[in-house]
Amino acid sequence: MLNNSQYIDKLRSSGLRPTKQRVKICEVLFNTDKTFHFTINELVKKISKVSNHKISLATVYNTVHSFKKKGYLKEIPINSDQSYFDTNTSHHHHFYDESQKNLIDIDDSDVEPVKINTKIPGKKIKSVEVLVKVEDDKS
Amino acid sequence: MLNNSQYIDKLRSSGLRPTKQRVKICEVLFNTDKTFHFTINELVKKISKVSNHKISLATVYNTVHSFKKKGYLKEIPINSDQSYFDTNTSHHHHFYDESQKNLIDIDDSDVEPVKINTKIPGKKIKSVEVLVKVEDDKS
DNA sequence: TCAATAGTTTAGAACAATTATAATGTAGAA
DNA sequence: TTCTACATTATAATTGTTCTAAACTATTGA
Ligand SMILES: [Mn+2]
Ligand SMILES: [Mn+2]
Ligand SMILES: [Zn+2]
Ligand SMILES: [Zn+2]
Repeated sequence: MLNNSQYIDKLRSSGLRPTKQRVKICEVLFNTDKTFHFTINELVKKISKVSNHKISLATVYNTVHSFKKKGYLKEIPINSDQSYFDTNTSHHHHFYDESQKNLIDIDDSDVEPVKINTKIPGKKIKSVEVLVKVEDDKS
Repeated sequence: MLNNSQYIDKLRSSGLRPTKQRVKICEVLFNTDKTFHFTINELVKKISKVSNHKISLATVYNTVHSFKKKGYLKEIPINSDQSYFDTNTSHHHHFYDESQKNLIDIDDSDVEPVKINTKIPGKKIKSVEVLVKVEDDKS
């Protein structure tokens, strides 16, 4: 819910040049109250719906990766032939409906904190992600 | 820890023809006390170490997929350019060391049961998987 | 003001995992 | 033994992603 000059500030302050491509992608990703999940292909389609000036596929990949590195996006681990990203960077988990290939947020308050009672020497925990696979309840 | 005739019985009883390729792959996957994780490429290498008669890549893919469908293998959801499979089909979770690209079992007794206090209408839960990403503890 | 420069975008090629194809082979039944 | 459905195979096709190198541009500071 920011305007373009605020995206420019945000990009600049994180050390990314505010090019028109990046600002446009910010608009598509962040100019809404609702967060959402997307694949690169879906993002490309969204961009072309909103703008008539197309952004090359390589730039979309580059931008998504740099936004992920800056922490503005998360990547969701699932068994899929393509990568899923999430504009919701807060701690939360997911339902995955394999038949519809549909990802749904599980609010963090709806999951009891996951307790891991073991560790790996010399390693520290970076993230804990729960994936709940669901299927049609044909009963 | 079965011998070949037992793999033949197992395959036959699950409706899969016990071809020599499938029996060989059973040997490589299941003829050990320890379970393990693997990618298709790693499996192909294991096979060629154990046998001098090579199995085509397409057959390895076909067999792994049919074993997964029969429940003899699980696929682990991870952000990776290749699929990871698990000969441990019991309920358990994983550490993933992204720097080493290394998957490690977390024994089910080392994770408090994950409680999900929400559901999706018309869908039932098929699996709940926890992925704990770790990194070097440079401190 | 404007050239220098470092970073960015781009089209297209390259790459790698996976899946499809279609011809050949074979396990199991009759 | 013969038949048939299923399985294997080499190879091609597909597809998501990354690489490349040339053109472009935001920013700096002379
Ligand atoms: Mn893939
Ligand atoms: Mn991929
Ligand atoms: Zn989410
Ligand atoms: Zn495992």
